[in-house]
Amino acid sequence: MRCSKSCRLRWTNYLRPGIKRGNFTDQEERLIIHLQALLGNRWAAIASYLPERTDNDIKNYWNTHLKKKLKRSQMGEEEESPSKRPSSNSQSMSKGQWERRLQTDIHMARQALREALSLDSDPVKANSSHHTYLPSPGTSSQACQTVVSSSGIYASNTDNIARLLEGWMKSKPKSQSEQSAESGSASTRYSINKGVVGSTESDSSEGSASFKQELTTPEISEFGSETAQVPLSVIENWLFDESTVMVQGVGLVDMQLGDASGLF
DNA sequence: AAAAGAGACAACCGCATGTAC
DNA sequence: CGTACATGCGGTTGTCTCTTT
Repeated sequence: MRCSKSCRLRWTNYLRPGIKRGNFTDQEERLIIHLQALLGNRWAAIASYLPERTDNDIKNYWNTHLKKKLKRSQMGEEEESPSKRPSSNSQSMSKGQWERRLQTDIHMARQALREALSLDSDPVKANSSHHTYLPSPGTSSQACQTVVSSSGIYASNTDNIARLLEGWMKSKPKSQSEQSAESGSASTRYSINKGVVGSTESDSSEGSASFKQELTTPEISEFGSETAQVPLSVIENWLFDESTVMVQGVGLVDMQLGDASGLF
């Protein structure tokens, strides 16, 4: 009574070994919130950042838990101090200030996107049929291969990708002083064209071409000098920075629909 | 104890795209 | 080149469980 499609889905979302079930951790939760703000409802892309979670799982968790949670927290904020919300406020924060802040957020989002969507050459590419959006900490393709080979024959491509992130995820966000101390170090940087794992053939042919072009536009470079290399801590910080969550409702989401047209 | 309601999550559906023949 | 089938994805629905009345 089951079609192949139904069986595949059952395997992918439920039976496949290595799937983590049960409660989401705080870290996972925050990561989902940030990534949702950045990527929208692209659950498969979001899932590639969460080890052992399926896109279906994340989608369900978002719909049943996080949506309500965010709504509640936003309502609470409004009641507590409505003037703090930039969307409803033009007095406490000047337009210029707000625009600068928004621009910073957009810049951060763009950097993250460039990182995430760089789909250039990588040895693990052949192992992935998923669209994967992950920076590869440490930039070691050798390390990537090691992880992939140890992930087991049943592991999906998404799993492979997700596990590559594990180390990155687990490394706790560094303090400002640590970041500044490390920011100049080559070991904490990674090339956006080398540090990304996995893509389909079509991705690497079309996707990377368009993004390479995007990277060289003057529009991007106006935000800073680092167009080719980005400190990992920037994205890491952004993902775990509570303050970016506070503005996601009006900042990043709006940016995606409006100003972000240039990104795609 | 039973009915009603709410929440959680697995499963289904439709669409787009990729691939083999 | 066309067709059938497989795959990936996001939105939605169905069903089970738990809580409340």
